[in-house]
Amino acid sequence: MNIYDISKEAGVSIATVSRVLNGSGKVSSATRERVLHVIRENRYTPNAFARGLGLGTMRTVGILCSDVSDLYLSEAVYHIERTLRSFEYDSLLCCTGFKLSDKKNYLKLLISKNVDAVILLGSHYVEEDPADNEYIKEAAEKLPIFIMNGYIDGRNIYCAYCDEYTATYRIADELIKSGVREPVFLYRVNSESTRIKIRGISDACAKNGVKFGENRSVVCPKGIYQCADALSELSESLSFDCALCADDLIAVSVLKYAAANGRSVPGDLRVCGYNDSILSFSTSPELTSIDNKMYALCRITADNVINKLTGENISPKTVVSADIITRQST
Amino acid sequence: MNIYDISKEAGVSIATVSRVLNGSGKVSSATRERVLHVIRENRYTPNAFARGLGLGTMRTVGILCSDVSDLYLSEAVYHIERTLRSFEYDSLLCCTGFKLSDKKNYLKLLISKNVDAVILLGSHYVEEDPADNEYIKEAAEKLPIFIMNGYIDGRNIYCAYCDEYTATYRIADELIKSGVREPVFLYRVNSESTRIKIRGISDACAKNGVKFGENRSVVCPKGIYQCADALSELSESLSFDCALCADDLIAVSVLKYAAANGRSVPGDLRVCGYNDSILSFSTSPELTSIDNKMYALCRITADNVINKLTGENISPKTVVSADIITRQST
DNA sequence: TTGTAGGCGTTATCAG
DNA sequence: CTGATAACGCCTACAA
Repeated sequence: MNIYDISKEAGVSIATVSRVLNGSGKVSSATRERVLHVIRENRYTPNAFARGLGLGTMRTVGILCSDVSDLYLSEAVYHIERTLRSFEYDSLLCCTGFKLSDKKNYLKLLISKNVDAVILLGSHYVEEDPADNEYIKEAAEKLPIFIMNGYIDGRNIYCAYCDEYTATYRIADELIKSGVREPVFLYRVNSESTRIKIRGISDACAKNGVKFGENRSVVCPKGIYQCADALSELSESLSFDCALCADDLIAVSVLKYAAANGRSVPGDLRVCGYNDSILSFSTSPELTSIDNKMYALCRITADNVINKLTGENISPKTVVSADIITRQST
Repeated sequence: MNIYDISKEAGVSIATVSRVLNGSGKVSSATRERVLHVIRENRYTPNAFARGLGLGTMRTVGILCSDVSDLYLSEAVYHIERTLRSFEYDSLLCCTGFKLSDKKNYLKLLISKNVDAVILLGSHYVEEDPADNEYIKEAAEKLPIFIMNGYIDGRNIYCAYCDEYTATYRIADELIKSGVREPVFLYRVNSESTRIKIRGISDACAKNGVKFGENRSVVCPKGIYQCADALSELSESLSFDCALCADDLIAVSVLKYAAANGRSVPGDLRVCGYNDSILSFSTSPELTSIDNKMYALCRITADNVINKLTGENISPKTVVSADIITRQST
């Protein structure tokens, strides 16, 4: 069933059908009704490919996300998808994982699908070696690229991110002032965000004369209990009185570790999560966490996409500041 | 830059370029190399619309999901997306929310985008009134529909779901046998899954001579604390010694309520979550929960999609049984 | 207000 | 092994 069939059955030309379909041009209400009737009768829906071919767009935005099963990213996908859809844009989701080569392939794939723009969700897409970000700049020559919570400088690349440096600096500073002497930073993936957090903590320590060597930034395994076990092991060779975590889930593991090893939180061990997710107030003690304004970042990113695609001028860089949400664990 | 430009530059016809591109037909390795060279030189990528037009498919599966920010659904999206992609199928994600009219519109939208199949994620798409499911059956006339954790009988509709009735029946039965006399069931949305759980609990109560009136199935507000507050209020008019929850997040609220009201868990109040998510072992006491085999369901669903699309015969209905994961809260 | 015809970029079918 | 050429279904000048 295509536009020809409809036009035949309605006794008009395809142009007229097309006009009815798109509400463009003038069509007498009599013919409009007739055409509409035939369309409904046959439950006809236009072929999106053909339409896209002519129009050069299918109103679709590609979203690259390392892992939607991550609490933070899934919320982000949710908000961005909903916002885009309210402007009648679809979202093509790709979960890339963490390997650079995969990220590259998925980006290529999205481009070959003729998406109108690509959103990179999270700082996992900002590589440590600038040369590894070249593929993003290349892609930006073909379509606008948006990064949520990450920053890459380049033409046609638009970033909205949270000032995580200041947040981690401040929380570390506060904790040290309240007595912490042996902090550790726990993370899972060496993303740009991770590196920034380490800098923040490191600088706060340096300023306060607290030692924070490389051995105090620790990679953790994925499962809650695996992670807790790893901490038990770590504690044999390294003493710590404070765990700053790259996300709330790691902080949960720290609580498990503390419970299993008879360490009281916050008395004997301060714990700080990150992202201010539901986890941070599901535990007891509840977790001090850092709200890095994911909602705001999503909103800004989605708005930027829409504005860019409708030809408006948008700012290549928007920075939002994080909040420290103090709860029982510190 | 299109196939004509490439063919011109390589001194061959577009047919040959197309053959090189698709690895179809015979091309001498000399010409192949020449064409490939030009393609790389120009960083040419074929236009997906045009390809889709000719092929009638773009290898894309639509996913309808009420709310990806839900822990359970986001994990499901993740697994399904990854599996489909490993077979080179894209995922077009739509978050529909819970309104029937929206669900209908989104389904239509996906169909108009010529997706090859649609996956309905979660039982939110199975309405209480069968007449309200007609739109799904209609859609199934155009393309195969897959339901993850829900069941609708119909041609070209394929369902994989978990036997939640037995799981809730058993847990309720066990709890009653261990002394529970005044259970309540807490949920958020009246989905098919919710209704099944209520039946399971209700039947177990009936069998054991425990009263379980309609007032014992209670709708809860969304936020953790709002929900806990609602429970405090509820407890003034209704006494309960056990809270069976439709998901783990609600169970977390119950723990908050218990802590705030000096009720000990499990001594004074048993709590049971649902979905066996990370939340269930983030709390203390850890939550008894029901593992409804989301991973397995996703795998089955995705495999079904692939098999169906490659023309194989698949079963219209696959049932998996749930596990009760007993932890400290009961 | 309506119709005709050309173009969008592929793939696929025939000839050669 | 290679090249013309006809689909694929829609949109949109341009004509009428």
